[in-house]
Amino acid sequence: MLTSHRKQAILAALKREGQVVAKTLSEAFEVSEDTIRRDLRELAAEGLLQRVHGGALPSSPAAGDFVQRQQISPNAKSAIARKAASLISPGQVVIFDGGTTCVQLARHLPATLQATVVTHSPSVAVALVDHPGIEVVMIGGRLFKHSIVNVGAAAIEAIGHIRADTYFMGVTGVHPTEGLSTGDLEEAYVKRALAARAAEVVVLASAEKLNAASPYVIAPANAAATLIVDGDTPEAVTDPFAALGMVILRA
Amino acid sequence: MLTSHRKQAILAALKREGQVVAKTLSEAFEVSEDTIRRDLRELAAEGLLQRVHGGALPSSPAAGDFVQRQQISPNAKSAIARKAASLISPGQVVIFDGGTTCVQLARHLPATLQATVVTHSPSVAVALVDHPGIEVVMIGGRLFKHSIVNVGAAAIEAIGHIRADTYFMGVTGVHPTEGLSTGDLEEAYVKRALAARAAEVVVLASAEKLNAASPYVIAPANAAATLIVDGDTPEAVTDPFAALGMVILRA
DNA sequence: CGATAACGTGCAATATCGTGCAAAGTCAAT
DNA sequence: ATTGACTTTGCACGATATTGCACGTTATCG
Repeated sequence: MLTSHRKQAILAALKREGQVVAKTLSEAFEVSEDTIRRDLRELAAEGLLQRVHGGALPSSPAAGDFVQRQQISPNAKSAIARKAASLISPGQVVIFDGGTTCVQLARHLPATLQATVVTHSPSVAVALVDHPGIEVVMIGGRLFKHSIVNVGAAAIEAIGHIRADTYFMGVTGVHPTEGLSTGDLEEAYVKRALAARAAEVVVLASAEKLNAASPYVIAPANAAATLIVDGDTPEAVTDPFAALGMVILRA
Repeated sequence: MLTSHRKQAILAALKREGQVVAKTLSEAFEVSEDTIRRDLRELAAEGLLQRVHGGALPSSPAAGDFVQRQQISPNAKSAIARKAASLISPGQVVIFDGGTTCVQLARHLPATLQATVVTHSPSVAVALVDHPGIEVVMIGGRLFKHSIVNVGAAAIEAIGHIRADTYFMGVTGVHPTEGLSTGDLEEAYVKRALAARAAEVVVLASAEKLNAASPYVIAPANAAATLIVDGDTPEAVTDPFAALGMVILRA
């Protein structure tokens, strides 16, 4: 087997399965683990994948602390993302926020779904490249690296030209009286602008966001019609939101 | 057996099986491996296949998807990217095109460089997330997934508000008389708009781009002041560009 | 903290590569 | 028919790439 062919196959497997294991690959290709390790090392040097102990992961759709945040309660986020994806009907125009949960959302879209996704997050845009049915519209602006989203006047201006069915919002805090909040002023402005241009706002809130409040307020909690939470969230936690007229969806 | 017959048969086998092995071919055609190697070398020079250690793979420089394209001559692209990175001075405002070479360029920027990067490629934006000194401005628009760049009227409009020092352009063809060209009409418009807003245009051209022409022309070759090519590019290939007044940099 | 798996590195065996060169074949002009 | 330029092919030889193994180190997990 050709070396470069093997490397291509590794990348294909990685793309298909989201991760590869060195030992498994060595058995599949009938070469020593040393060779696989060398391949992985070289592919990592070219930036085509991310090397980890025992195997490799796809080349960071994001980087640095963003990747670390992606590992916080991944199952819950993944479940919430799947639930959110099920709300999208063919032909709709939807807005995806930035943040780890929305990247998951992008990944969990059905492969065949025909729809338009508007986003100000390069990570989300890149995640949607493999979805042939999805038309992607990017909002430009100054890149706020911490969240990997575009912000600023250019973003606000571009958002004004959009009208969407649903906005899937990610936040750092959802609180019955303090409302929806986030950690950056610019981001708050952008989220507010996006919310204003969507017929319906859906908030994706993993457990640690509930009843938390961050410095910059986006809107009252019930500016969002729907709140998607993890499946095992106690009713006591969600009742105050239901009392505000919000629909609570459990993933 | 005629040489050209054999070459055609090699190409047919390559197309049929996705890869060819030098040793196998030499046995099949009952010629020495040297002869096969010569054939493969010549076919590779014509761009009809991609030579790899032990045999050859299909060339499809533009055909394959983004991930596959990233594997084409990674060392050369990496070298070209490093050379390009060295042209950027602190404090400058530079434009990065989309494409695999420019993603490499983003990765190879010195970690400490202070500068502003304007780009219409989400991939480039994401690649720059861990460069704390780099301010990133994204041009929004409709995502053209094949190249992972934003295009369309929104992109053109946003570009009009920018003025940059240098535009690092990636192309699919650089030809002395046919000019700079690319495979998509929308992309060509965007590249032209970007070129118009930069004081200097630098073209990054890995070997397979030189003397190639694609359907959509961006501008005459000497609209770019500088051409960065791989280090071992023969002078005979670059002379026509030098004759047009372009500065040739070897990586 | 210890066991185990995974890792990186150096090394040697092998395979493959590129180049120079000579032998054989081709072909047109003499 | 002969000559001479040219191409094709195989071989020799040194250079380079790939691979598996040995050995010491590091990461992971209970």
